[in-house]
Amino acid sequence: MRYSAEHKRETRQRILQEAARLFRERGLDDVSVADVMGAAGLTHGGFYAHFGSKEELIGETLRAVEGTSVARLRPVAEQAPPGQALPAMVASYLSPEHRARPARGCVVAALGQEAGRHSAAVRRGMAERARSLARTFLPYLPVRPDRSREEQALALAASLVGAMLFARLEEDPAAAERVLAASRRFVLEALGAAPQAAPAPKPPDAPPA
Amino acid sequence: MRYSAEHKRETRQRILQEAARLFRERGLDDVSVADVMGAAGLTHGGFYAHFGSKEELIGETLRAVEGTSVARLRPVAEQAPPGQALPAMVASYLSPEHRARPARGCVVAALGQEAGRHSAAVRRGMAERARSLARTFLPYLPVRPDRSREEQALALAASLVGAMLFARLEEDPAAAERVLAASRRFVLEALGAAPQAAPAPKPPDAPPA
DNA sequence: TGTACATCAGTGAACGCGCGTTCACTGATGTAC
DNA sequence: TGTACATCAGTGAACGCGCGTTCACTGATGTAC
Repeated sequence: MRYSAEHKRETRQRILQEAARLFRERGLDDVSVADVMGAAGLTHGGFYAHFGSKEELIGETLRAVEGTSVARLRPVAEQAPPGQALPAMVASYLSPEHRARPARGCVVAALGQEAGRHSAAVRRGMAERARSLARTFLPYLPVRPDRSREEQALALAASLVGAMLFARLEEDPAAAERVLAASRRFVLEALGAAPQAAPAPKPPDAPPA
Repeated sequence: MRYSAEHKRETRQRILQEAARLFRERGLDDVSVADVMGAAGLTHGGFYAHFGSKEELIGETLRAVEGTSVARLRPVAEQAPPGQALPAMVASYLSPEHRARPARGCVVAALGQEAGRHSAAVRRGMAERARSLARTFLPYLPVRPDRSREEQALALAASLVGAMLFARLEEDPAAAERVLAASRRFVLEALGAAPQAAPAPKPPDAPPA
């Protein structure tokens, strides 16, 4: 069955899409090459016509999901009321829907830790996805004399990833939502964009309990 | 070789300590039962005299590291200058040393995502470790009318875990330190405890660059 | 106190299994003439 | 335009390997008498 070059490209894309979904859902180690190929409607033997190894597939998968966070969050920002872009993006990332569907969500929140322990290429790919998530917030961040927007963006992205990790550890959806809500307020406060921005808080001084 | 009950308890503890170290270093799936037993100076067959399965070992390992974050962070808080407990704890958690040594560091920052995809018992165990990390900060958090300390603690802990995840994805130590520094400022700002806000207290003992 | 027996943590070979990868083969389609 | 051949994505059996787990066995020590 000889196929056109376009057919091969389409098949490769289908494999990458299924890999991206399965890896985020079950983790890098618990998804086999046969699982991915089966999900793409193929048998496992054909895998090596497209990729040199499973490790290479993982690396290519991370490249394939490039642009996902921008594609998801930019419209949210642009459709938000004036001045509400940042809260809207944070609410979108830290939403119950995102928490419930890792398979379609942020790859850093799903696989960041595992990827850090894989090959250098995979770790670098994940680092780039993390920076890319941060860059998505860049245009919407406040300009401040004491902080660069780049550093605010990195810290914000990291906080969001950690919050999603925490929320997904809670099995009770209500408990998970409390975590998400707490983090939504927390990060907006850090950015000086808290919706209910109130009078100056009391300094942190509590003695050990 | 019949041994005393105390000998068995000690052996079990040694297995758990090595498991805690290896799992954090290499991940749950890439450490075999034989690896753990070997590190404890035993052969793999004896494993089942102590644990029913590898999954049970993982669960017990999460119980065994209980109290670790309190043991590490409480002294830091108590030895900090008045009013600087929180910045000191944050600096300690988000230190280059912690970033460089996952094997001896926070289990949530090392294994949180993987654990969420394991058995219900393991996920619950990890959720408890996450809540435990949050509780460590509880006594030192500011009392505020609009936020409970519990929610501040959860959001803070989640942000710290996310920041460590991001920092560990960067291979360049300087880039990693930028991420850590950005997150240190970010979370303290969210808590209304930013070091360079107001009557300039010196930043928490900055760890060696 | 001394002796016989029971215990069981630990050993190391063996098990079945699923994995990543390889390979001989297929056959529809592209290409050369 | 028609025909012969080459290509190569995809198939499915097979490979070696490491894994979690099992098991018959060991032998130092605890226990019973």
